[in-house]
Amino acid sequence: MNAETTREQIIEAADELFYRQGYEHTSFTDIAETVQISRGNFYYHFKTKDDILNAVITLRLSNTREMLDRWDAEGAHPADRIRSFIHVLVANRAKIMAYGCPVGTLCAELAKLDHIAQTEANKIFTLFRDWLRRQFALLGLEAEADALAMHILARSQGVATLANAFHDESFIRSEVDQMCAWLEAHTQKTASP
Amino acid sequence: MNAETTREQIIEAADELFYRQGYEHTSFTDIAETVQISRGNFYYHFKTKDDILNAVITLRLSNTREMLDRWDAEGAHPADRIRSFIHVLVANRAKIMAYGCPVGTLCAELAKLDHIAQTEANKIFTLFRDWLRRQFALLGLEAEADALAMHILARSQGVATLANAFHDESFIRSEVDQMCAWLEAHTQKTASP
DNA sequence: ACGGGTATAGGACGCTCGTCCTAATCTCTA
DNA sequence: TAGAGATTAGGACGAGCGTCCTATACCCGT
Repeated sequence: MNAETTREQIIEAADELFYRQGYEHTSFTDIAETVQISRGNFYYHFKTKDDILNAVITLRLSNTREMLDRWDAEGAHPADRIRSFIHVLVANRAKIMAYGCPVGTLCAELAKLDHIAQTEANKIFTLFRDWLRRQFALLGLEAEADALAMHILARSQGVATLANAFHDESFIRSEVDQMCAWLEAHTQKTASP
Repeated sequence: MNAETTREQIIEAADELFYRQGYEHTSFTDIAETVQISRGNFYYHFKTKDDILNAVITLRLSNTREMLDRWDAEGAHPADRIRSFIHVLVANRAKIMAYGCPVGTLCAELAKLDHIAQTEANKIFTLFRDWLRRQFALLGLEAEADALAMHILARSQGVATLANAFHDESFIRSEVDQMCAWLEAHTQKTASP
């Protein structure tokens, strides 16, 4: 009783496998086994492996947009929204410790492969960057908004990378607390929007 | 007139290629072409590809140790030594923008491959972590030394990841300045060792 | 009931990969 | 100078890869 189309199932399985094993290390056989379809059937839905990657990136882009929109709707105050972003590190800690950040690791891999989809994958980063910049601008920090966005994005990435390497949950929590404190220090000097 | 042994040449070529293209994406053919030897000759020097990886990690470990020792010898003040670490981001900015951090990207890839050499590769991180912890301890910050070490390590990783994605040199410089300012704020409250 | 587009299964194809074998060449000592 | 060990070249091997073809099954309006 699954309303999902086969195409959607393939994309979601590929999304998860690309995250856990990397793009190159994931084969058609891997995806086929997960979705429980024959390998030859792929060609009907996707002409090449790159097509699947593009579909996965498109899915991630739309999922990210959805999440950011939700945060916009939920958080009345921009600082609360930014806190939502920061706390993703805690919410997804298990997966992050096991596989790193899905955005950062994909972009890093595609950069090494010198893959055409690099630009498209980087758009996920840009999505976060622009959203964060907007929140900081709403806090009255227009001039430094982009730098602040990049700063917090970078710190999140760093935490994910080291959490992955050291499998250290308390490190994540400690850094998240520091980032929230840093945010506090930057917001308390400004008025509410 | 090259005194290097073939084995050393292979390791150094693999080191560079693993950094630029990733471990899995680099084939014996790639390395053989770089070193200008026949592909079949590999088996004499290394039984498996994993053996080359282990040799590369060993080389990176010893190179890192060497660099840290040099910084210990050069920088009279621990804060200066930590600044040496931070400024690696600027010194290696071209390669970092093109390929990311060699340590972070290798550990991330091996984590996805669930590779046996993961633990060994993570030791490079540990080398930096312990060294940084020692510097902070020398600054009289024993209690928080390890957390501070992890913090600065994480920020460096984040900067490398985003610099790689956005190819933004000014971002590197800006973040390096901020890290130095952060270091300043943490050191000026303590006495010289 | 049937015909036509949709979807699937199974396998062939050519290629590259890591691995491994063997013959040839080089090097240096006795 | 002869021979033994170290080193190299070249290619064979099976496995797995992405790709692609074709025959079959399914679904649904008529």
